[in-house]
Amino acid sequence: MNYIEYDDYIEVLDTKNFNIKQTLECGQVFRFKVQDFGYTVYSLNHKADIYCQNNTIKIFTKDKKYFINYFDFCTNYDKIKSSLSVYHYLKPAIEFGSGIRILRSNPLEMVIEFIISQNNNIPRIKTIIEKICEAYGEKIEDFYAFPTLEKLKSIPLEFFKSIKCGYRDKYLFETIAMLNSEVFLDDLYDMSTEDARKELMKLKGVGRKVADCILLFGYHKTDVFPTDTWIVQAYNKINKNCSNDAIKISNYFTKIFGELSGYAQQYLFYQMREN
DNA sequence: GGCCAGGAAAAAG
DNA sequence: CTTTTTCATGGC
Repeated sequence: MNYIEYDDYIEVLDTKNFNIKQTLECGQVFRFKVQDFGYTVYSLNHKADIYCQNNTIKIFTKDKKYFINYFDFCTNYDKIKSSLSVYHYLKPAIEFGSGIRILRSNPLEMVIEFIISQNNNIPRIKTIIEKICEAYGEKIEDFYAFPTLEKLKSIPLEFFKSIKCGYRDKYLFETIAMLNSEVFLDDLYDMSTEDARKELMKLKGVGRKVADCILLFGYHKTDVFPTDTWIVQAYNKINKNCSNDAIKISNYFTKIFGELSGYAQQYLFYQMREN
């Protein structure tokens, strides 16, 4: 076991494969806060405070079961990292982001948040998401939950305009209307990655890149390689024949890494962002 | 298939 | 202070 469960917290034992900063700041989630004790992370209607002090990591939460799943404790990261280390250009990225974990987020939350994230900067993405939660999420103790689909369906287009989503306001409004009428997110768990991607791309504002983020972070389908501007840069550093075609680059990497593509992408992305 | 508008704000110059 | 970039997509 790589963790111990206590009454009101979880202690992480396998600390070399768990770094909360790397995990939260490698671009897979937006609802978290830096604290003096560590980080607070919010997922759906759950909250966890992660305390990091002298080599001990403690996760304080009322929803231990939820976060044991969320932090992907059932995955063997030693095995993944040693498998990926055979690729020489990945080795420094794996060492740099050795505590990254791929979180198991909620698909609906990922759909909304990654539509907002497109061609956008992280501080603004976080502000927009916070405003949606504050206005339409259930108030729980000292925070607001991510709104349920029913609540999201009550949001007028004007609200998305007023919180300055920019051109993404229509995407959000139209996508929410399509959910549980044209596209059923619950059906995607049992689909092949390819079929699930096709379903997601029916949604307004969801193209290949956003779909792949939802597949990886919402459905833990790790045979995808979300390719954004940073990954395009990484590709052009690794390869001499430069390309700007994100879909071709994504397909190139998934062919190499297969089921470990998502992990490889996170290591590369984090290294590119931080250096 | 390639090009570019649409929005706002962070980041860079 | 002004310009460029920002975890892209849809429509022409």
